[in-house]
Amino acid sequence: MLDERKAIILRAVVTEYIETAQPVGSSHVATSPEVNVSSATVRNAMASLESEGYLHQPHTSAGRVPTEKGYRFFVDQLGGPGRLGASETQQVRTFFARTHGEIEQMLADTSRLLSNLTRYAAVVVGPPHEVATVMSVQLVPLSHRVALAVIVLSNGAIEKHTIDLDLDADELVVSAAGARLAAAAVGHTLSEVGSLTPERLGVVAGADGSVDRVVSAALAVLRGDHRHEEQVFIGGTSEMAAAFDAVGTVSEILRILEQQLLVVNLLEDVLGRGLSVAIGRETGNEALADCSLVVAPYVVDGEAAGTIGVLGPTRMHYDQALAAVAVVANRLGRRLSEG
Amino acid sequence: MLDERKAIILRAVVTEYIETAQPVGSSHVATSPEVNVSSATVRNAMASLESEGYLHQPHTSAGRVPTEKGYRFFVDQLGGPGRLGASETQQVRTFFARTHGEIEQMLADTSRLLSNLTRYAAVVVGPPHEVATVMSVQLVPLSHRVALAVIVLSNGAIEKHTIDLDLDADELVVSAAGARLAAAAVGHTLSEVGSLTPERLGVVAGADGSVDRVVSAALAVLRGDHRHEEQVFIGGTSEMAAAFDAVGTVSEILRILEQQLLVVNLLEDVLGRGLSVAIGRETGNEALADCSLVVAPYVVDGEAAGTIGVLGPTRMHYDQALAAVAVVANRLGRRLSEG
DNA sequence: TCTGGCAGTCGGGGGCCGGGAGTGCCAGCC
DNA sequence: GGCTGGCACTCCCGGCCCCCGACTGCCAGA
Repeated sequence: MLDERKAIILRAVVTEYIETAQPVGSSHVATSPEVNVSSATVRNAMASLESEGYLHQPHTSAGRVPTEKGYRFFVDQLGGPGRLGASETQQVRTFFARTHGEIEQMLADTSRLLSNLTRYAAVVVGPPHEVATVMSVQLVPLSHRVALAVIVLSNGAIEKHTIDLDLDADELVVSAAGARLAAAAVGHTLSEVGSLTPERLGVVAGADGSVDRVVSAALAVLRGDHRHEEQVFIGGTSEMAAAFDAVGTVSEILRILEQQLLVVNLLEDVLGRGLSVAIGRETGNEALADCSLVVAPYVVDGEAAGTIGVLGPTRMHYDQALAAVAVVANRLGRRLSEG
Repeated sequence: MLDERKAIILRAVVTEYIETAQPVGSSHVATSPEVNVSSATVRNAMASLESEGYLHQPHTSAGRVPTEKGYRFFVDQLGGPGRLGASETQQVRTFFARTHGEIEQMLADTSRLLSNLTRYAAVVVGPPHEVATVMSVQLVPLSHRVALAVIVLSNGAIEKHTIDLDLDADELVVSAAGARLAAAAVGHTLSEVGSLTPERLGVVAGADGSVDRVVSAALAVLRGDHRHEEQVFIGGTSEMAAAFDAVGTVSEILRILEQQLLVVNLLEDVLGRGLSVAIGRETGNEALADCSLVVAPYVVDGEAAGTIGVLGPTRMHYDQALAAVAVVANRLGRRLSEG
């Protein structure tokens, strides 16, 4: 553990570096109001901080730059209360007062909001569909051989799946099959629906009644191992890009963000490790070595429903990002709980 | 018009510059197999090309760089046949052989395909919903005061709208209202549905039958002036980023791409001017001054349905981009026409 | 009309240097 | 004992210069 003076000095270095992106020298730290010692003393402390791994010196005659360990200590021990500014608070308030309508639109807009608040990239992972209850199931014939299964979920989301019919089923057959499915599915969660067997719907094995066959085909699709991917909404990549100075870094980060499944796993992995901030390599992704990720789950109807996060450079404004993520997660959860 | 030699020299400069991103000198051009004159002659021609505005010289002792006019001439007059390589052709073939299922997924995957083929950013604009015919309309009650209108369209797309009920309507009322809507809407295009009046559905003005009121509320939402935004799928931003060397440029371009409506208008504007390539400022957007846009419409069931495009640096491989866009537009249209 | 040659221009890279920012250490002082 | 001022040292950075080389424009001759 660091004594108080070192902690204060570390904080001064980190905040200054976050602000300026320039290595911070001892004399600069000494002028800071919280530091009441001479620059020589600061130098000693900084040398010690460096040997303990909190700071790093790019070259002999340069100031110090925080290491991941330094940021980590800063975030864990030195983090301010993290309040949003008045205008940001207002922005959040009006956003959630105005927003309404489709859940996807709301989540997409939320990612915009979050990136506007933080000036970094924002990620919003939608609630998983598996746990939502089915409000309605409908089979709509699109052509001779193709029907669309449309499932409306309690949170306003929709799942749809095309079903290749292995026969020219007429409309009556399809709607009869739809009714059978609806009767079995409505009121259950989507994952329960996924584990329904044809037998449970009264389909006799080997039966070739056309309705039975359509039901079986539909169930096969619904049961399909296509893990229902959570929807991901990413905003503010341009802000993120502006925070770096090497185009190669930006390109690599974009490559990560393009892989939505990867992003979901990234957030959930960080959250799963009990972190709300992942710094540099802590993200578990080498391409994000220069990035930090601030995440928070949001809670709908008392249950963790999804995750939001902010991706920026390691020298991000952690306090603001943490505050923004916390506030938005909270409001989003409440907003979605209202139904 | 340029005489043949100048055209050949211009072509050599453009292709070389596209390849190397370095200003091209006369001696280098003279070694090109199509050019059978000395470098001195090339110099004369290049000086002439510069005074005519096709080339530009960054500074006195540098080689030449194509101007927008130079690229334009190159694309219009000097464009090669533009064939895809064997492996790319194969990639397209297998992609369209394998892909199936939801239209959104297919379009998103198409943007990935196109960015993989070209190594630039790819934009896919989905078919407009207005012209698709309605296959099914359903009102699903989500809570006491909210119902979801789910409209299935002939192309497999779905529109959904939340409807705030101004009363606690019970299920029977909502489903009755849904049936009334379905009867009036199915078989018509979405834009026709948008112009339905309550009277056409047998709602008496001032009526306060609860079914009537739900029908009116639903119609109001459907008629809402929310111009049905085309869906946009953007892929390969990381490839695009890697093609530039200033992070500021990348950030600005990303800012453009984040505004989906802007992107749709951009593509349609270019197409509307009868172009398939917009070079630099021809895109009509100052932030894209260093970019070129290659676009093509795709045709579903004999009608222009949507647009795909590729966004890269002005020094892009136009022939490959044109070929890729053409092939993918063609295949995508055919694929969507199959239903 | 093309070509080889030649003089001219100018950017970029390398070497050099001085300034300055920053450090580590030490001796002295409270 | 710990903090401080001072000092010597290090080394990056920016400016400067200069040369090299790439490229050009032009001209005279084939």
